[in-house]
Amino acid sequence: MNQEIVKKRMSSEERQGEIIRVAVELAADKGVDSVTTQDMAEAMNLTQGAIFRHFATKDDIWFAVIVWVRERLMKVLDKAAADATDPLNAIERMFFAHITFISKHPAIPRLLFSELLHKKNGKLRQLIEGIISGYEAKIAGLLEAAKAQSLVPNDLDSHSAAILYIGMIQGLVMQSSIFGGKRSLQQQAAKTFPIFLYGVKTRS
Amino acid sequence: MNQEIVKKRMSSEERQGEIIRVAVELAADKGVDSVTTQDMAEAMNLTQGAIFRHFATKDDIWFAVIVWVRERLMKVLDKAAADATDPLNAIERMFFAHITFISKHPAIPRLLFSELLHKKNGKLRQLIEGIISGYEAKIAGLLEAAKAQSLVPNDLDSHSAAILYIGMIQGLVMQSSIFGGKRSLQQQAAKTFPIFLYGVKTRS
DNA sequence: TAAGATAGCAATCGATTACTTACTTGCGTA
DNA sequence: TACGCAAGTAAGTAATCGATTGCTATCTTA
Repeated sequence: MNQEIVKKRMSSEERQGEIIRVAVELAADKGVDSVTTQDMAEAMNLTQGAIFRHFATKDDIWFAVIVWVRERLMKVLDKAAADATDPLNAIERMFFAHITFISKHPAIPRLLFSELLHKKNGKLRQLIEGIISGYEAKIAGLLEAAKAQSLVPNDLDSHSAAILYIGMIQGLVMQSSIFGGKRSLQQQAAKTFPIFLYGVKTRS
Repeated sequence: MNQEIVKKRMSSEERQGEIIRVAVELAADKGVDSVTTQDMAEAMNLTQGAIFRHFATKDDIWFAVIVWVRERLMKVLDKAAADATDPLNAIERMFFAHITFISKHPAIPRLLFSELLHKKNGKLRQLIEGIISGYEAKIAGLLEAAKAQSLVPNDLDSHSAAILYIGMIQGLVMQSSIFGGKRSLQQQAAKTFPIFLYGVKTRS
């Protein structure tokens, strides 16, 4: 009952998509910077050299991966925010949408916060910077909107609160990556968010 | 006016200390996992092979580095907490002591949260786990003490708040590592901590 | 001061890495 | 169906990595 490996010739576009998918998968298991092109090739029953038919350099692969992550993440976050009743509720929905997204793709925080990518100057770093600062700005913007509705105090520093928000996600990810699994992440997130919210809200 | 490089034979103990020092330095510049034994050797005017007179493996170097960091950090934190007036004040003092410590040694968060160290199972991961969970427990313990003094509400989840605390530090470090410098870290920390505190405190 | 101990050097090893090249094979299309 | 292009293969390259080895030079100490 041998599992017949169907060797199929794929178009470069298809293959690029599969490389990205496999790269994300492997990064979740072994960490970003220890994923080799050999690993990727093996994971998709291909020779290592074949990968370079579809990407000029390995960095280009990671660049494409980050772009893929950005699109998926932004879509999820926008969708979550769309259903919100008020700015604070939007932040809450985005938070849990983000946590759920991370649960499904454990490699993502490792990608965005990985050392390798951060240090290299160039397109990769610039791309990641853009994602993070854009995210931060979005949260800060929602907090400003919340101010206008007196949901949060006027003297709240939106930028600092946004940093705390992102740090909260980082902390949760790290804690679950070290100690628990997926369930732990969701449960812990549900218990941690109220504390953040409490620190931001106007006291009634 | 050539700078005379004093080539001095050092005892293995002395040399170990210098290797640790140099490793921390280099990790701050290039990121932990791209520091090679060759880099270390060059930074201390030594041949690469000589390093292995003092450490059996490269992992042993990082292990020693983490131990060094733990001792220094714990000393700083304990000293900060000792002068505190109450548990919440202890947390505040520890926070700013930690931020100051990081300002002086930018490599430290990179070490504790680096991918390389996290993934490898074994002594390194165990050591780092111990540091983080110990830190978390210390914060949670202070929060429990604060509960007894009604400084924080009884229904506060200390563990979750401790995660938020550590995440806050991570977020600040990441943000300053991407955007600003040391001054930015200190200033931003001063603006962010009150939000955390506000989320934890009993409402008067 | 002689001798043992050991830090350091120069060279090199084997493994691994991203990337290249010459050749082969399969697929769309005219 | 035949042909041309592109995907895939197999082998190889240069560079880099951690680690080892045989030897030398220096320090300690009896």
